[in-house]
Amino acid sequence: MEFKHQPTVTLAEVAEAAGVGESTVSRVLRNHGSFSGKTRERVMAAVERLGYVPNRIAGTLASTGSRLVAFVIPSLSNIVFPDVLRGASAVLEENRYQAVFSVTDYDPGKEEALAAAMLAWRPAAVMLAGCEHTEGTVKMLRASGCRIVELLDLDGDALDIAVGFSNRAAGRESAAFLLKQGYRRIGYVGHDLNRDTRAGKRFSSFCETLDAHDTQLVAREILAGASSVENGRLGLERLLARTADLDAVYFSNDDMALGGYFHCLAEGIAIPSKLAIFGYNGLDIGRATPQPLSTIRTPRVATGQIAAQLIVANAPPQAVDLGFELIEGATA
Amino acid sequence: MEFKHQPTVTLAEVAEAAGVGESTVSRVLRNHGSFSGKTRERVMAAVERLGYVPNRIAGTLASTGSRLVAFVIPSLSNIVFPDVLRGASAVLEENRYQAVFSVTDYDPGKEEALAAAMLAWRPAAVMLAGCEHTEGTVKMLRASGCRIVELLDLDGDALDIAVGFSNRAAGRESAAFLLKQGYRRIGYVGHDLNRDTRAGKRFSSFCETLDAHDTQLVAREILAGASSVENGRLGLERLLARTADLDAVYFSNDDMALGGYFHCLAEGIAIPSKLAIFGYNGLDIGRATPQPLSTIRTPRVATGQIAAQLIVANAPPQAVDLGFELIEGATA
DNA sequence: CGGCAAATTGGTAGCGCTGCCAAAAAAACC
DNA sequence: GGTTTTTTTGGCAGCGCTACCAATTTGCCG
Repeated sequence: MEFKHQPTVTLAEVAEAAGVGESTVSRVLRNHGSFSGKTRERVMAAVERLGYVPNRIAGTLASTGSRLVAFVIPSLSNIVFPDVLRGASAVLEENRYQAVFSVTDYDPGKEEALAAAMLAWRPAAVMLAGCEHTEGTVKMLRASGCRIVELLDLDGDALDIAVGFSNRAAGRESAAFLLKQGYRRIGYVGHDLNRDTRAGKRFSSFCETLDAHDTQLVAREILAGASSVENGRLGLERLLARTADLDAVYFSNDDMALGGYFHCLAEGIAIPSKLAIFGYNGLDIGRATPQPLSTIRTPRVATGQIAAQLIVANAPPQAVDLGFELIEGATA
Repeated sequence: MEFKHQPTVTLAEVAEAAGVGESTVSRVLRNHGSFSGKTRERVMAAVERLGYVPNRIAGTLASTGSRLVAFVIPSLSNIVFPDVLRGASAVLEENRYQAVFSVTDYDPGKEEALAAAMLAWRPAAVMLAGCEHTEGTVKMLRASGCRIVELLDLDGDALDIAVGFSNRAAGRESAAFLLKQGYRRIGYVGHDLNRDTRAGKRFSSFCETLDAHDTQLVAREILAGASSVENGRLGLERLLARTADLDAVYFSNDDMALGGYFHCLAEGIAIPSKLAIFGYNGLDIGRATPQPLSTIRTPRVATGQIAAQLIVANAPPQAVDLGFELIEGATA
């Protein structure tokens, strides 16, 4: 059951049909170089008549530099990454760039393999999440000569371009906020931090900030696997079973926090008087719950947009800090 | 600030370094055709030493048929599509295919333009949402000779391959369920149905089924813009302001339904005794709310997986019905 | 109307790889 | 040892397009 491509119309056939040279057709189609209005019309007519679709594979091979942008992202389940893609894709489409992607599942080894596979397409840029990569990945990317964009994490040395914000700062501000609100018996519910290094950074900064104010994290519950509402709910349940007298819980992100929030609703635990909840990401859904979730809103779509703009503009290496916004909400 | 590609290692250089012919290197690298173990080692050593990364652009151009799969999806905000991509991407990666995508924003005109742009990459397949497309899109896709996969909607004629389920059946079963539960004063809260034709189909089948049981939809509230939790909340609030004596509300999807659910929680409206809520999609979050959401679970990830498998296997044209599952939950 | 600059055009050599074919080497056979 | 097979190999013509350059046409001036 082999699939065969139908014979395709080529630029040469269009040239023939229009009675002009190949290079002329190429110029007209790319609107590059000079040609008369008359020629243009004849070419476009032939294109229309034959139903010609330019072959970008051939075009890319012949020219220097492609218009592909490769995304190597950890996950598609975590809305963070679709959000980034969304921002980037809008900008890229406007500029006739094409996005290609693959998903690492938070596995650095897989990231390396997928990045290698991506480089085979000779993209204009490779966009990766965070700034922790294997040595092999870094070496390969450096050697490729294509632009590298690291997204969503500014706590580290950028290879080329970095766009995002500081996760450490986010952890710090979260802790500072909870302390300011008077909470002292604070717990943590998180997901697999070895894989999600950005959540790990937030957590360690969070703890350091508590320390700096002579407060210790009272208890923590780390769940295996990815973040999810279900895991958040389960995590808080377990945490409270072990340590009942907490007054606030910091979650690894909003998904987890919403799970915790639902647990409290279900169990009749008063929020925030009996227990405060704080998340991370500022998902829209957290603004529509009966009590708006206290969290940190991150510029995910903007991260994608800016990253794409810098690539389109071929900007010099730089780190762009888009910051984040603490939302007081009503759960803390 | 023009960016220049660094000189890249080519297959010819590897051949030279390994002291073999170009075609031999090509055979070894693709593990295709015959070559001795000794040759293999020498080639691999040269590849390693020079840090050679094959150029898939050139490879694709030279060979027939590419390993690109193009996704033209309506949105990345609606988790449905990232879910489909997730399922597909896992299968494609295993088979050394590469996914490329673009986002139409539910705009058929944009779909046509983006599909055209995609075809320029000569993909092995184009995957689209639903089975409603402009005439131009259909004509172009047909002429391209590449495989076409229509996802998530089986209520229509498939161009080539279709994978998903019937949205009409989903609407029908939703109505039947609510009727069976004894609800008679039923309302609807939805988002822009002209753009999201699948939601439109569910809604019209829902109404038809009510009709068939001598029940009329009592009230409806359609919000402009995309579906969101916020809009669901707002929609239900408006609906109830106009029509207070409803006993159940059908939402265009789970995002909207969750918004409605939150509204009830906030307003102290007892669920389901005072008001029942029914959604669509079966999002994980709906299973973690204090009361599990009554909804229909759709096989989104599986849709992506199966679609990708069919393409990888070059399966003949067919429609694959993956069905869906009605989750009784506790809100209806 | 000649003469020169500017605007248009066409020819063609690659881009880096694969696929085909024939040549060479190795293995098998009588 | 001489063939006949079989396995390995290398050469090279494209894939469809762009970039460069040279040729041609057009426009403009005195």
